[in-house]
Amino acid sequence: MIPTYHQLVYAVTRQVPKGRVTTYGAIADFLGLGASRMVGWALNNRVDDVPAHRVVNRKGELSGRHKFATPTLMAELLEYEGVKIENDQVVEFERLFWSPAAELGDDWEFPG
DNA sequence: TGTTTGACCACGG
DNA sequence: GCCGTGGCCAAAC
Repeated sequence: MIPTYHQLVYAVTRQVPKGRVTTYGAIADFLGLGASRMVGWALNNRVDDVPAHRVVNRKGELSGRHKFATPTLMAELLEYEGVKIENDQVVEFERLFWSPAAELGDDWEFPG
């Protein structure tokens, strides 16, 4: 079957290691979609298996925190994984940034 | 079936 | 360096 946009986003998001973060744009670019907005939209359908809290915007801000059970849950989950959050923003975001294109490679494909 | 809406990003002023 | 605007594409209405 042809994976939908959500499934691609979910699959990539699941690859994000604990304690690391990535951006909507990075995922969109990796998938060759060009529409980073869709990544956020897809994660809006928050699925339990997907660590959506590891996805932030290009500034490292927790722009999607309000879509969690509580607005602070996203920060709490990240801090629990060792990612410090300050003022709704990932501390040392550039250092913790995880690039799917660099880590998975261009030949990565949707599993299943 | 056409319009509106997004957890965004890049660019120009 | 901040603010406004356009563009991107798929789902919901």
